[in-house]
Amino acid sequence: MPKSVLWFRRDLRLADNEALCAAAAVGDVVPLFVLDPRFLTTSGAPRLAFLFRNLRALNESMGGALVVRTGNPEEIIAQVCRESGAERVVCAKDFAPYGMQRDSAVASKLAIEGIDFQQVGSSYAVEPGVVRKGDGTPYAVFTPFSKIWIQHGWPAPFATPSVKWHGAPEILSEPIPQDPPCSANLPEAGEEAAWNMWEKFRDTALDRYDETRNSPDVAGTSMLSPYLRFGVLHSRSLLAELNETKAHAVFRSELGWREFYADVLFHQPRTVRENLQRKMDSIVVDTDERAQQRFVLWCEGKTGYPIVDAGMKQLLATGWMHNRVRMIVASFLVKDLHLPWQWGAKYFMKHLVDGDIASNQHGWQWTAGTGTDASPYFRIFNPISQGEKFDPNGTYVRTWIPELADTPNHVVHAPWLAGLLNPYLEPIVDHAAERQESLIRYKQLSVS
DNA sequence: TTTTGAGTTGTTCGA
DNA sequence: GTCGAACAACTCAAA
Repeated sequence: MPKSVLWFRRDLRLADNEALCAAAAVGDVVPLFVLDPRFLTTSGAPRLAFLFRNLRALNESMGGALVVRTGNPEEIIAQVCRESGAERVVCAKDFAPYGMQRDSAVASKLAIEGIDFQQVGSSYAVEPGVVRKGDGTPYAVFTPFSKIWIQHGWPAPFATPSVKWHGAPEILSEPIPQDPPCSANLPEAGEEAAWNMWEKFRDTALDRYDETRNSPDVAGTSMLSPYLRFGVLHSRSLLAELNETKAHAVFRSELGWREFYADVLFHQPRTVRENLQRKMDSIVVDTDERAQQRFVLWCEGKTGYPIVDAGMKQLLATGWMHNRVRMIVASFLVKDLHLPWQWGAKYFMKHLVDGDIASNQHGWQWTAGTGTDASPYFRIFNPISQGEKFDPNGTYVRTWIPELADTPNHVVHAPWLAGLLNPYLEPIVDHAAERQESLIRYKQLSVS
């Protein structure tokens, strides 16, 4: 039987997996995951632990056949092909800057070795680069992108094929690493857990998603982002279950945002670090020692603004943060502390188990006003009123900040107003003053 | 071709 | 307390 190496990357599942179908259709499959030092060295413990747990679940679902190797992908893949006698490597397409660079190096290496390299499908319903305006250029605004994206449509989920695995123990595999020390309370790994999470969300919250998705004190969001990030679920599988109601349309639209940002980053890989809008390059940001000290306080959840600090504590404790709170803490870093958005983005990528380079960097750019379809410069979140609006009873902040247990509702988002009895931190900056400072810096930009 | 209106996520101020 | 205006500049699609 001809053999194919199936190189798993961000598609750690057997269901609805186009590349798996392609590999299984022509013969035996050698399932491979390469532990790339690039990922291992930049990720925090929760992120690594979640990856390893998903690898264990995937391995189990294929009867222990998963081959795991640490090292440079191009070397390892060529090696595994030689050892297994595979004449073909199949994987899904990756559209992020590092992934594309890595895959083109792998393609060159395999071409030299005379091995066929097929990239089939991707982690998106519609591949980046496909949705375009009438004149062939990509969209820079979400709403028109989203219309065409939905119009374009996507295939029905792919049925799980029957597969003859040809992997471990015949093919040498390293053990999947032990979890790094990690006290974070992570979502359960594996396809079954992911589907359970989807069903629970679908049956309890999806029909009210448009109303409750903004409330961090309510279980109103799907919390599927970690599974989408590692491809434990495919977005196509979820889209197939949605109807035409308002609530479902809003959820579909959120999946659309993920695809929009992947498309934007694909067309402009430099925006992984740089401002999409170059005119924003000259905005004044603080990077001095005081700025660095403030950054540390932000990371540790010690800004004195409860909704900001609660979010940062939730991130460290669970590897996840509610979307509304992500916007609030990001706005605080950029507009109250005047730090480069890249600092916050990097910290998020290290700690978020759902950290997706396209969604993360462009979410940050949106808040910073440097990105596609960016937030207007004057849209500056007030951490007190955001707290009062979206966490009116203080349930969310009390969950993550025990010192606020006895602080009454009416001051729970501004506890310094409770006077000397308040056990919580004083704010590290004055929001009203820093808001003015941000507006001034933006004005300088348009003058110069 | 040109014009026009709308565009994820907000806040403050003054009437 | 409520409400509308103001806070830019640019992209896109429809008229």
